[in-house]
Amino acid sequence: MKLSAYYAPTLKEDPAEADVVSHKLLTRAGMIRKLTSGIYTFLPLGLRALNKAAKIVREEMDRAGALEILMPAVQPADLWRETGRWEVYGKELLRFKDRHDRDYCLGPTHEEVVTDLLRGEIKSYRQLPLNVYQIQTKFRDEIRPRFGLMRGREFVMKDGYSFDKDEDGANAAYQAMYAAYGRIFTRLGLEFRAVEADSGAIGGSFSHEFMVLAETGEDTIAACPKCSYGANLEKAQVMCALPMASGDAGKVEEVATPGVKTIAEVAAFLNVGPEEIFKTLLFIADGKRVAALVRGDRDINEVKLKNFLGASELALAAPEEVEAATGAPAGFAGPVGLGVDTIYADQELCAGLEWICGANKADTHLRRVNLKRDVGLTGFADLRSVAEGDRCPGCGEQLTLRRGIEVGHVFKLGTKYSESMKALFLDETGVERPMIMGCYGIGVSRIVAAAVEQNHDENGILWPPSIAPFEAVVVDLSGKDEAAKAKAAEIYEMLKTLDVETVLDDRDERPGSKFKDADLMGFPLQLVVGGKGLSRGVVEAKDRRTGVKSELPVEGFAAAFEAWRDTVRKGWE
RNA sequence: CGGGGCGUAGCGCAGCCUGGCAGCGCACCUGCCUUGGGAGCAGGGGGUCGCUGGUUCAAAUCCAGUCGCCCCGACCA
Repeated sequence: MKLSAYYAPTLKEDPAEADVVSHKLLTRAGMIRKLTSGIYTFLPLGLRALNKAAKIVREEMDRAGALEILMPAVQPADLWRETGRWEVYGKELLRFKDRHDRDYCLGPTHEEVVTDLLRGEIKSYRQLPLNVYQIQTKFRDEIRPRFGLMRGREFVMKDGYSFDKDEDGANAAYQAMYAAYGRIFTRLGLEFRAVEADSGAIGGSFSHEFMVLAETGEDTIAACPKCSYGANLEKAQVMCALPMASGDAGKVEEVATPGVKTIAEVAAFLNVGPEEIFKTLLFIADGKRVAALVRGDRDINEVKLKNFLGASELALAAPEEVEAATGAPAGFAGPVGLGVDTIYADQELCAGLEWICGANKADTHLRRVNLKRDVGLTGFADLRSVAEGDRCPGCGEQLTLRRGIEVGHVFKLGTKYSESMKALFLDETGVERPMIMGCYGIGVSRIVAAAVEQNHDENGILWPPSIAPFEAVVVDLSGKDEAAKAKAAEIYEMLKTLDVETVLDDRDERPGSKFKDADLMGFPLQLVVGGKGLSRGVVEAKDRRTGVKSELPVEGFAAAFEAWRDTVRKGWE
């Protein structure tokens, strides 16, 4: 492809609206343009990167035995009413009516459609298992789209669904997809981690997220540097082997703490560490008040609490609610004499003999509170989030916290949809059963953004060769030197015959602009053809990732190029 | 949903407070010159100042409404 006849409008300045580096660079490099909030057009270069990512996803899905289909983006409301999600899904589901006043939505996911597709056809265990997927544009009306392609409203997603006759089959399908995902992200050249994820109401450990590691990730994950353990912070288990405190605690005593509300303030005021205090958090779980106690230096994990309680709705109580329950303004809640039936303490509180906490009385805290003696505890549980330095549940090593971009999610669904939508088959014994489902998503357009987040420098993008829009750029610096121009064209043609996807920068631009654009667009291999090199019989080559420059002889160029390319590719592995 | 900010040429911005010719840089067009890390000179084209209404002799500027975009927050005692 010749850049002189291409469309890749680059920008010298960062777009004002962009906040994260992938958004800035993809826009500046002429790869995407925003149409409206959270909705983007892919320009030729951006589309090439997107298509390359999709191709790898497709190849590995096919290899794993999944069958590609393409379902409609527009879905009728009736299907969603069958599973109850029309009412439950909320405002993320973009709804509209057709001319006959019938309800429709733009598909944010396709469980209903795919289940409907198969329920009429699959009637026998002999027709199972089945695994279908599609790569398609999805729409989710996010509360607040942000970060460019990372959290858009319209995005390209690979969504796959497996159907099995029994648990063993469903588990095998899950494992097959897990393995395929590993291959996909490895081939994409991304540094990633598969982590255990919260599986919500369905339970079990059958949910993994695939996270691309990047500082700007929206999720926090706990990863073990030694073994393969990794988990989303929402889910990561806290290892606690602390013994129950024994001995006699001193007498409970009130302390006046006027206007001292936060843990930091209490710690400073009483001159103690935050780990000697616990906080009392009031929640409303399915309409009932629940109190949770965690150490002052810890963070409550609402997902853990919700799962532990088996609640379907959980929210922190509003300040008025706190006042009603404790009889004191927010900031002074405590479990002693608290008018709440259910009080759980984080497991590590068992090790403390005497605690400081709120007194349920304005401007007052309590000292020397003993949980066993003074509090009507319902029990202990793992309620806090993992923190830096906690031990790995797998091997005992200290965990590190890292940021990740969720690019894939594998999930065992069970029979939630097959039951409500009557996707039933007859098993070997003639018994009618619902199919066991799994669903598997990959954010294809998000992969493009994640790749840039993970691979860039101050000059632009560093595309992994696997998804670079073109692998090589030939920068033609010939100017008016016709012989040099011919040489640049010749090199370009030669690369094409070597099956290297190449772009020739033959634009009538000054050298500086061409170098800047080549760096910005991030092609892994840069070849500079100009009078300076040609006079010495060489083409200059730059590895975009490392910046290392080499010289390739014009005589015997093909062999020298291939050797150089292989070393650059190796550097990416 | 709550709070904040911003809408002026393709992009980035100034002008608005204190009403009076619509500007700057980049990009674009023409010419000269230049050609190895976003050159220089000269000339030029391009904007219903988001939209609607109001105040005024006069509105980008003041007022009201409305639409759009961006950021933060949505309760950690």
